[in-house]
Amino acid sequence: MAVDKGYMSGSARMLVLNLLNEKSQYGYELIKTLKQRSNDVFDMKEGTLYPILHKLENDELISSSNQEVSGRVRKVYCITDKGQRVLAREREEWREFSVAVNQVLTFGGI
Amino acid sequence: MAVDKGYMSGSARMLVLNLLNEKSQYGYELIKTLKQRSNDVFDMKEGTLYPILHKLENDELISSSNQEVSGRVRKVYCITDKGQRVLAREREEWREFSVAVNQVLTFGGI
DNA sequence: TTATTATACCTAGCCATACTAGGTATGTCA
DNA sequence: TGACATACCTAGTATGGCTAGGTATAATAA
Repeated sequence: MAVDKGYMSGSARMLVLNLLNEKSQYGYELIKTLKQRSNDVFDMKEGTLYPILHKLENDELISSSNQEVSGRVRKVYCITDKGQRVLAREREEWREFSVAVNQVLTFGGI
Repeated sequence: MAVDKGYMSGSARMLVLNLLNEKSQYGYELIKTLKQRSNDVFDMKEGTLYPILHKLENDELISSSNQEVSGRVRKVYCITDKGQRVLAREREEWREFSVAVNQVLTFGGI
């Protein structure tokens, strides 16, 4: 990760959910998509991703199925309706948070 | 805090440094300033702030002195030159991070 | 006067979260 | 065949904010 890992806290889940909302993907693929889409800012580690995926599935925000992709069986994840509702809330929270940070930072037109 | 506390991770330090860069303040005052400036989004706890202040002082990013404010002795914190340099870097990191998150979230003009 | 509340500072221990570092297995390519 | 990328997994670690408690002073209400 190009930025301090602390920033990831709280966002990792939302980012994963968001990517799965656009397109069902398997774990390893998510890491590459995230890296590419963020212009190499996010380099999520497997030790971060897989526990998140397992927790999301356990909470029924995503579901998984073994599918053959490019001649190989992969565990493909798909967002659920519940996951979409949670994602919408988390996106709103992110917006509120980032606006607040920028308000603090840009006081006085700095 | 109105938003999930996880988002604070990595930002709390920068926000404190940023406020002290504008104006020397004592701890309790920082909490109120932060709350006000963020329209009640940030409600930083004392158990969060004081350890941050002590760490920042230990790292020589801020310095403190006991001053009488409104007829009472308070521990007033002041940013150092080193603190200003670190703040500039952290602001840049925040910008990079938030841009990256928004890039991931708004793919396809969503 | 006394009780309550707000101010002001502090810290030990808790908990959530991302990471490190290791493991296993398969496919590709030199 | 050996090296590397792909693909998944997890135990343990480190970080960082919070909970919940403490102390002390000043202002305000009963």
